[in-house]
Amino acid sequence: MRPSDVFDILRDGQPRTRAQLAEITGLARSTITARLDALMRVGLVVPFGGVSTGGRPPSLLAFNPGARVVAGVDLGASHARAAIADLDGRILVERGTQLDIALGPERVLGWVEEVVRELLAEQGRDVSELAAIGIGLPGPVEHSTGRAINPPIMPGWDRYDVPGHVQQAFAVPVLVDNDVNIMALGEQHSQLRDVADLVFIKVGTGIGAGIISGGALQRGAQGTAGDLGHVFVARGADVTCRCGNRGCLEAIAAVPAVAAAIRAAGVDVPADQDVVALVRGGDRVAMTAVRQAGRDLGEVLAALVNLVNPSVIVIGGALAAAGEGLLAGIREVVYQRSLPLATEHLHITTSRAGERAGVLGAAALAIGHVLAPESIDRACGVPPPTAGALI
Amino acid sequence: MRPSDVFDILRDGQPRTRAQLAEITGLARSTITARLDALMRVGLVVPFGGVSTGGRPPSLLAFNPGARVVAGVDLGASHARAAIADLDGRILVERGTQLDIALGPERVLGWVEEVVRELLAEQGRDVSELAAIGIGLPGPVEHSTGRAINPPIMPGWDRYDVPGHVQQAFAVPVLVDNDVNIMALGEQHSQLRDVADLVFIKVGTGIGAGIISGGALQRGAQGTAGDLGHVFVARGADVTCRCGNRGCLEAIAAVPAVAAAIRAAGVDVPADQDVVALVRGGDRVAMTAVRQAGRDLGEVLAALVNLVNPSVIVIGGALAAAGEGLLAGIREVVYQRSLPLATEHLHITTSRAGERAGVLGAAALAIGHVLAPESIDRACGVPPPTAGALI
DNA sequence: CGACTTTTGCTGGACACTCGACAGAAGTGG
DNA sequence: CCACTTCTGTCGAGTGTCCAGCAAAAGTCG
Repeated sequence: MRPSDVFDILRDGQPRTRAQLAEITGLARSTITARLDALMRVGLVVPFGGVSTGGRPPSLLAFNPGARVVAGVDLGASHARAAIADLDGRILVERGTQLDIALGPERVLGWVEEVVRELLAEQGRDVSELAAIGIGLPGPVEHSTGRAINPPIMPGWDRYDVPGHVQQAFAVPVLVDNDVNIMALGEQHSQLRDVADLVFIKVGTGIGAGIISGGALQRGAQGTAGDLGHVFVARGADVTCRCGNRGCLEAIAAVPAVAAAIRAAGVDVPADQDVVALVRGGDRVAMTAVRQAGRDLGEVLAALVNLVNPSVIVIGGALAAAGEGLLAGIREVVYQRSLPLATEHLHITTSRAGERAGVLGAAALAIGHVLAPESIDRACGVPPPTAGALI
Repeated sequence: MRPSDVFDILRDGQPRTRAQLAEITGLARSTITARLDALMRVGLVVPFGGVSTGGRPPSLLAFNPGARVVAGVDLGASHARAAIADLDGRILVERGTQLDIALGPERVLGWVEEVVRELLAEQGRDVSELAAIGIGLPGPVEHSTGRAINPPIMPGWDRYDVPGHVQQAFAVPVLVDNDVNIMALGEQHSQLRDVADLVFIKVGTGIGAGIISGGALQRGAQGTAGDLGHVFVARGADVTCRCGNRGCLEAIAAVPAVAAAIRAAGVDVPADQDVVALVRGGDRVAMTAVRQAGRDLGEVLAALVNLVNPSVIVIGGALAAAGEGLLAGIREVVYQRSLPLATEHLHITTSRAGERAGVLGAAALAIGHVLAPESIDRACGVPPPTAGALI
């Protein structure tokens, strides 16, 4: 028995009658009923009312996103954010704080455990209702093992067994991925569910890309795919990057570089992150600098568009909040430099999810695991492998 | 019944006994026997001798790559190549010719049909033994429909139903893809079967890349992924490309550009493709020009390495045959420009398959379809969907 | 309030898959 | 040449899954 067949149909959220489901699957109504029973026992499907059309009203059945919850955790270089979401990816509660990733895995994951417990309690959810946890880390991650591999800005985390640690507190699946990958997932889940080729660009202290191609996250051989920040850009040929190389995009288009450019033009920028406020305030110099950063970014994105051929590029991170200037600069270059074939149906937009992209994506990663057909069948008590008759 | 479960184990070519298969799958020997019977009836599995260990000798069973054959077709701008391969991807016969793709689909596909028939006959294979056909086209291809979409150099092919045409001659599945994608597949299948992240670069009249990431070919939203040729390179900022833009990699590093550079240095190059012979002959000017092309290519590949993070880059196409100079130029730049994390385990090599990469990959594409679990089960007479009892 | 319509839950039967056992086949070793 | 070992093919039985049909339920409409 594969309840997942029926569940996959209902997953879009639309309620359906047993007759409709039988029609769609080609199975008999009695079979559908049996599978629905299993799904309803677990709570994943619930009745949904029903309107009579002259006879006994059909009972509509629908996916119940509230059956369980997942946790989405977004850990950045200096911030941490955690959320509890339902199985539809809707955030129920969240909490963020300033937290230095360099404090090391024990202390940071300790915060995670504490906050997840608190958020669950706030929602009146028992720990047993938690189905999975997704975590984004600011560095290359080996997704299969959940370990960060040679992360530049995460001292103490190298090859640390994140899932192992977290599972001591919560006995659920723990999925770990790079933070920008997570954000790409978040953007896809929150507004662009049917987009199979999406690239998310994060412009903050650094610059990175999360690449979803052919519907799947591209992680690369070492989990470092999407590292835009250190691609060479001619205009920066004389600028030395923190990585030691010259000409890195990050060294001329990330927030610190833009702030420096504004300062060089004589405008006072107290802290790097004040760039956003300046632009919003209409400061000409700041706006020009951001637009130039957009052009620089556009150089690299033009290459990316030719290489990956996405249908949507979403710009996120701190600098994306600085209005349309960045986007305009990017568009200016991309639409000129990339092949017409690739840009013909290309959309470039700013993030809608904003600061929530990370936790949204982490939750989406967790949900993807929880609602995978095998997980559904297992939850319904169906033995997963080529199951023969039991003894 | 799922004979594909058993088949997937035998697919590596290693012969196994029934007992071993039972051990691996956890199924009863009698069940294994039943599934093997189905596979042997179709010919996909054959007995393979066996050595006694003191009792009745076990009969070893093995995948039979000769059960059926596939055709691999590589259509270039001005050449065509077709091959018949067994189910292991080994080429049995092949044939190539000069053929202009601009002659249009009817005439070109007519050639394909004719040659495939001839090659089959030469191998003493009946048309009924042909299981599938893979075709590579020199332009963007919508893989799901097998149609070329807005191809720049294929007049008359736009949205032409290639599978439909071919299937009038051969009633088998026809898989179509971009020629460089096909070559990437070919290189992967001929020597690097366990490499999940591989990029194939073709340097000929144009420059293109086939990107295999996470084990799957990346085609992008419009099927134009991997279009390296028109990525901007600073050194070419003043050179106008045939696409109308300036600074395209193709305009300074493809074969015609290299030939032009050599001519500009005062060396006579009768035809563009003579560059290879010049380099092999040890001409200093030609070698320098090729090495410079390598560096230019390296600029773009450095970006690609950061973005896609492959574990292997294979250089193919005409210019790759010109010795180590191109490779040296590429390595020079890539290992300096890309992130250490991404280059740490990166291999950059020249194509081993050479001119055969195309037909090998086309065959691999076809084989991938033929040996997919669903196809196997169908061939064994197992109804594919959630099969209930028949009436 | 009763007839009609539409949907549901239940039950028995059919089917296919899988397992375990057994007898026979095909070798080895003394 | 015979005893022993090891593997194969076949058969009956058990199990789970699915289907079709029927009576009951829960509405609407006149």
